[in-house]
Amino acid sequence: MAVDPEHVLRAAAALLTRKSTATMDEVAKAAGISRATLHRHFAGRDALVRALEALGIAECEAALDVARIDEGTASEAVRRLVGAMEPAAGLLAFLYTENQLFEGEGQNAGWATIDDRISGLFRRGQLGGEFRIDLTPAWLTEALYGLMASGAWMVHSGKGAPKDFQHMIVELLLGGALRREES
Amino acid sequence: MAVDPEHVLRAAAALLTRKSTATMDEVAKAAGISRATLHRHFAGRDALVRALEALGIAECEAALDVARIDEGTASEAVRRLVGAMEPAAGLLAFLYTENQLFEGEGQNAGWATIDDRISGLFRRGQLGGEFRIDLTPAWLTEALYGLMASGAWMVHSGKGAPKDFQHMIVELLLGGALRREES
DNA sequence: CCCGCATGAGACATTCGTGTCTCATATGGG
DNA sequence: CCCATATGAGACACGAATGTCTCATGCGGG
Repeated sequence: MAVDPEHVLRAAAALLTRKSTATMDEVAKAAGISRATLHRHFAGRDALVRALEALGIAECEAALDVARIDEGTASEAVRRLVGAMEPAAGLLAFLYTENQLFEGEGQNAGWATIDDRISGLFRRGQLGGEFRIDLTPAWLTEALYGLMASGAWMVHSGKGAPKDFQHMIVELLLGGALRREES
Repeated sequence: MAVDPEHVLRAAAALLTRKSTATMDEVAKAAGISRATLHRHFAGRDALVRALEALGIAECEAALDVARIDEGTASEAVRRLVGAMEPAAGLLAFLYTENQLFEGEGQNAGWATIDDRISGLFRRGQLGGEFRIDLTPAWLTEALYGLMASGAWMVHSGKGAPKDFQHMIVELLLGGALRREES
């Protein structure tokens, strides 16, 4: 009887990841509940998206924790981070595009914290002489988001294998396309 | 008196780039014409988006031509290509996210041609020993799109300067974040 | 100069998604 | 066993955007 809001959120995330314009009715069906019940738990579509945003933020924070981004080389930390964020990549891609509509209105403050942590990781790599300094941490962070969205879309569209997700993103982000003398 | 459809498309592109959910009425106002006239030139929102897609494809093709991607090293060609595509980056970002809704329905065939040309450029770089071969041309192409979208969004949100657009994208795409011995 | 034609303004119906409501039902605890 | 409570189904009104229509206007060409 008791509907598990967590389960509803997961179903909504899975659906909206594939079809970002899904209606409340479709979300309800995907979660296996009626539209009325969905509306009882989430006041409206806004509330649902906000909840999904909170979920995405929580998963990002968890990924940042589990990846232990302060340990080891920055490169290894980035690799662990991408691997830890992979399960949430689809949701992140949805929220990433969804946020662009808010035109700077009420941006959830949680993102700033995450941006800071990731930027901090890149900055640590720069200070340690590991990363180049002509690309700002802010841009590297943004590029990480963009590449994860591209990777998620590629896997979702079947153009890429899930097992290559982490490798593709990390290798491109860190090493770039150019061939290097020593690998 | 005569409304220039090209001008209308440009205005629509400029608006939808910033606000992808703009209504037909807003588009009409942005183009300086009435909604009725807008509707006379473009049967509906779908037709408008299709026309914008055609415009984006045409601009991509033009950029590919002007960048002369078959000349010089692949790296230089990529740099020229990104520079040539920069003016269209906003429109491309809009179409990039818009296309994900079509879920493989009627995907304009023009994109395949463009994908092939860009993929071919990356493949040329690989065959010439210039680019690494463990990242597929398809992924490099997708990553280029993603990075251009991220770059466009960064410039649009004021977090980055337009003058850094080309440098940020090309340097990250080709060289990656890792610091290299010789610069 | 005058007529044709594209445009602007607005009314109108339609569709779609949303939000709210009611009522029947079943489930689970006391 | 009985009642409280949550759920499902569906009706309903509302708003927004769309697509179509009519009519007046004004510019431009013949």
